[in-house]
Amino acid sequence: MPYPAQIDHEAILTSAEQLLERTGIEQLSLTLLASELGVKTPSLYRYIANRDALLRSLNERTMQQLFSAFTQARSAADPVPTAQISAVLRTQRAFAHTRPHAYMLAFSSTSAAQRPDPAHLVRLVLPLQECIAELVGANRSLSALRGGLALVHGFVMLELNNQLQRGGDLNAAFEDSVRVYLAGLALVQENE
Amino acid sequence: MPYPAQIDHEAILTSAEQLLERTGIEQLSLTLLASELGVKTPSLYRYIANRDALLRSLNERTMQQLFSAFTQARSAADPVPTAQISAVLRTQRAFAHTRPHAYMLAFSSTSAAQRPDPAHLVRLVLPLQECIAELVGANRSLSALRGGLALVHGFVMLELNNQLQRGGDLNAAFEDSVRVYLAGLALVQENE
DNA sequence: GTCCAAAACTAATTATATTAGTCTTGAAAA
DNA sequence: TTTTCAAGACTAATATAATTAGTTTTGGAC
Repeated sequence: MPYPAQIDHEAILTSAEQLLERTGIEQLSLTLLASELGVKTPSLYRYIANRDALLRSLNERTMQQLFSAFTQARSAADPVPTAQISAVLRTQRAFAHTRPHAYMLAFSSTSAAQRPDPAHLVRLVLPLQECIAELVGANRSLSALRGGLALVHGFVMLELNNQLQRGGDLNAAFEDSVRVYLAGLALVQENE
Repeated sequence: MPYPAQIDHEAILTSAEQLLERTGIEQLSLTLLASELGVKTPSLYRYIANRDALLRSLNERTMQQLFSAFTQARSAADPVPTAQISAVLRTQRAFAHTRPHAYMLAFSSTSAAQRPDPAHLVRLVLPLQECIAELVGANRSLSALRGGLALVHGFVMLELNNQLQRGGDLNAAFEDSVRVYLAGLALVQENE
């Protein structure tokens, strides 16, 4: 291979990942990214189809990182279902706090071209659904999973968009909300 | 006043509101908006400071419309707290389905310059918080409000971003989730 | 009929994504 | 050692958008 490459797809992704958190999605331009990598903008196009495709790759990588974090959290937590579930949900929020722009981009990309393959999402939440199934039964597990994900995702999105600004302990509010939801799940289970 | 104006701030907002739902936020350019209004792009700057300010106005208008919808829903619903709460949360989701782009823009604007004044948000949810306070007491009401809003907002955002694609009845899942959360609220209340 | 300020316009600037076409390098062949 | 050539980077050019500066038009008031 004549002419050693100065960059590759991996280096682009790594750099973009860092830049994303530093500048936010609005400011993450290919020009800035290229200059960070020490090349000119058009050089990037040897490795990426376009900006949307780059962001999609970033999002898929975020999904994988989140999956790893979930796996790790579960193995560190008490094996009873409620503990496993809480651990995963707490980890989701922690991840969003650590990598806010990556989280927001992954879960609310405006254009379809940036959206990761749906399979990534399924893979991400399947273990969680299994824990939930132990709690509420398999046939209610998808609905219960969706509620739990919605609760955490919504909480996090409101936080990240500065829409929970009225004071109070947000950590406590989060823990409360999750506890309330899980308690409700157990309760409603009895009623059916 | 020499030279009758062809547009005004209100006409711009109305047109932008319609265009937003038709094209999405990415495609909503000042050029497109101006041509829709039958003027050239720079003419808009007599009425708006810049694109961000326009989007902020749009967002504040969305908040007001949502507030109206909430008020109307509450007056149509049974006056007991749980019915009032359910009605509001259901209305939030219905609004998001009717005006997806306006909803997403209002609650997850990327840049701070587009974000509506926080007071709008407080005004929007205060009546809901009062209903919740009747259920769980004033001192738990903020936390309980946040959980409820998070649940609905998260559910809606996942829906709008096509992240609930595994089938099943989403309306039922939503109703279930809200029911579970409200049941949990009542339960945890007893425990404290 | 003239005046003038409001309101629109044209032209120019900047930034970004993207495409087309050119140049450079260095490993491998001769 | 020299030549070759394709990978990989570069420069130049195009298109779209936001924004600013400066110019022109209009029509009510005098």
